Amino acid sequence: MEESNKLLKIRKQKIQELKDSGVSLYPNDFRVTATIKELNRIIDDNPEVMGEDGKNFSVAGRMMAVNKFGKSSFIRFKDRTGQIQGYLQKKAIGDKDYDLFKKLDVGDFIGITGPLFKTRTGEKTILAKEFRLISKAVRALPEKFHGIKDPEKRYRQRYLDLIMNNDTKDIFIKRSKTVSVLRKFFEEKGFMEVETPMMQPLPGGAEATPFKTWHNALGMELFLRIAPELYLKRLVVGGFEKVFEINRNFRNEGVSTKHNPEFTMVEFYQAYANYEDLMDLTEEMFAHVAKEVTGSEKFEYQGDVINFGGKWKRLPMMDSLFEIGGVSKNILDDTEALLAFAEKKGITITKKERHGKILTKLFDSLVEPNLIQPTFVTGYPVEVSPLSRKNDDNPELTDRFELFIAGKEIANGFSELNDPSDQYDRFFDQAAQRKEGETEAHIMDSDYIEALEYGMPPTAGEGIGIDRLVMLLTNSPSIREVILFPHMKKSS
RNA sequence: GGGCCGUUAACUCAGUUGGCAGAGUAUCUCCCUUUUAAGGAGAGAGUCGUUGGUUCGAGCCCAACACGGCCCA
Repeated sequence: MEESNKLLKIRKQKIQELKDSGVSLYPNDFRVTATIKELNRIIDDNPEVMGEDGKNFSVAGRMMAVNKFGKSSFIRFKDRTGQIQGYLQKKAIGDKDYDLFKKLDVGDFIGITGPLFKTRTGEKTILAKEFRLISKAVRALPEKFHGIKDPEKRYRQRYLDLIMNNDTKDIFIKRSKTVSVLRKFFEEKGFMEVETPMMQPLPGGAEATPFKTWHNALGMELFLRIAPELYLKRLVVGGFEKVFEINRNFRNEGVSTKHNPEFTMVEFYQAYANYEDLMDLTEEMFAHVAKEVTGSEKFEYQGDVINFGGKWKRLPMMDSLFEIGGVSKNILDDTEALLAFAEKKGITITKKERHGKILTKLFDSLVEPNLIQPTFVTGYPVEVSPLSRKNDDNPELTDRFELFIAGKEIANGFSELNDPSDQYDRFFDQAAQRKEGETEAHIMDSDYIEALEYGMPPTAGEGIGIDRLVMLLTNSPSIREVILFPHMKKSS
């Protein structure tokens, strides 16, 4: 508590005076009969109930502004559904309650019972016949006009951001809606929602550094999952042919405008489908979500109009490198020439990277930022795709795609590798990469191999980054804007 | 990890060449029964992120550190 804060001292003294006069500061017996949104709608649609002798409503909310005029006052207050004005008259609510009101502050929760009317300027208003204090605020809210802007304060004290900034509130309403729409979409397509371990003895399904933790009773090290993938595919082995999971993944890496250590993905698997089926499904899904959340398949993102409608471009990764990345076609197979090209472009490629890795890094730097409209990039090198099925015509490549929108990777999907011996070889190769210093390479998961040995139907799977999708749908430049409580260092 | 920028009242922000710490909002007292960032009169409010250094004198110059933002890796 900042006891040195003078405003806080004054406020606490006032609160003590209220207590001493017998006012209940935190009663819990006020019952609302309508939300503010409902009141506003009633005034629009049923003006016949308005007027001093009209129907009474009980409504509650947080006071956001007060205009006092001696013996009467206007207040603006809001609940989760909206904002409305209240009109308080000394003669209507009585001396005692009016005196109480005069001692209250912006930020307090109040309850009003009374009829509805419009002021002479047309403002929708509830006339107080009864007035109650419902919950007292000790601290003053930020200033009403400028609100709260300091990003550090907004993230650390998100509740203030949500109270003061309607735009922030809208982002999280849209986020909730996005998850809800996605869930319904999958359910309607016959997918079943499942929950798989967030704490795993072997972290797999992605290339990332995990968080470690410890289970006391079992006496074992566990890892916060970096992906649910290998568990979801065990479920496909088990006969759940269409599954999805919406949940958090954890990756022990730096934060940026695109990265938060914990982030939400929807991952889903469909038996008897391939990666091309999933691209079709993704187009349908995104158009649907955008329509439900923003009202249109087209929306603005940071100066670009993004269009989720129609069929999206499908661009083989190799083609993208020379079409967009400016890599000449004839050096794509030449590791040395690629390295020289990378150096010329100022792209640092550490150690002796393998060919597929070099291609991927060139792609990340030269192509990815330029993919603004939804684009499926297909055919990733087998070296960087250890869980994907090899392409039947070109075993150097996999039947995999990544989806890019507004220069960001949004989704990753592929035909699943269901040949246990090939999967064993891939893990074996990953282990070799690990020895070469690739700390994020996969770990041999023999338990998963065993599951595959019981047989998995041909399957396609995909993961979609929900945070990044919400960034697009809410025109947010940073992932922190779409995460309620983004991770921050301890404040000093 | 590197570069740049920021941190001043509860909030949003000014602060001149290094010379008494400022404004608006909020708060407190008073007036006011249809306001809309209401209005009018008055008052109070600060560890200038932290720690050092330079200087007669530092919000300002220098260094280190902390936290945050943007960009890069």
